[in-house]
Amino acid sequence: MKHPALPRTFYLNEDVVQVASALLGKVIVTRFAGACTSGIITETEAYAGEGDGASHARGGRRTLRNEAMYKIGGTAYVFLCYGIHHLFNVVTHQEGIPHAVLIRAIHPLEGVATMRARRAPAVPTTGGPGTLTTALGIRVIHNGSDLLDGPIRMEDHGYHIYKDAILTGPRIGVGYAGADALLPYRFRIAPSWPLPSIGSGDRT
DNA sequence: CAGCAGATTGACT
DNA sequence: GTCAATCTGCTGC
Repeated sequence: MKHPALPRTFYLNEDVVQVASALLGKVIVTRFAGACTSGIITETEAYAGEGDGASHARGGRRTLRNEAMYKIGGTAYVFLCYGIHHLFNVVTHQEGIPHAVLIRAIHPLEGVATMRARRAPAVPTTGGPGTLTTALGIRVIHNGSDLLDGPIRMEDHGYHIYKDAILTGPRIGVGYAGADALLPYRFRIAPSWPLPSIGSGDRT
């Protein structure tokens, strides 16, 4: 491949909040049955393990559903939300520590036509975490897969987002988490940041 | 075992 | 703004 996959060390960082902001500008690529789709990560949220009231692993909860969160950094955690939407997370930290970063939005790069065919919105700039997985073809069967050498890859295409262009704020939809719902664990690229125009495909 | 809430979305009043 | 869709896991009877 033309672009390098993010190395294991990137995911082993013990500060999941730092990883969440570092993922902005990185590229997620999926290849299923010949179809390839990719996009620049533009919004993320950090879920800081057992002590985080908003995490599925709060209080050390460990079930069949969130088992992947306890795997080694660099593993995919895909779960069904509200019984309908597949949400994609990047597991971080070492095995046994359930830290993860939710990918909330991407900016389409490659395979826009495929994304539309998968029933993505007219403009696949993905409105939220549930629609981006549909556009990329990510489903729960990808839960637990390896992000370094699996159907879902995370790459560095050299996009560097200036710190001033990274907006921080509280996470979405986690009001049940009490005080933890106010933590500044959500990161997104400022709307004014110049991203490649959709459809300008950058690779073969 | 029944009921309900949840890291959401899109259609409808 | 309100509400249905629909699966997992927790709580309470």
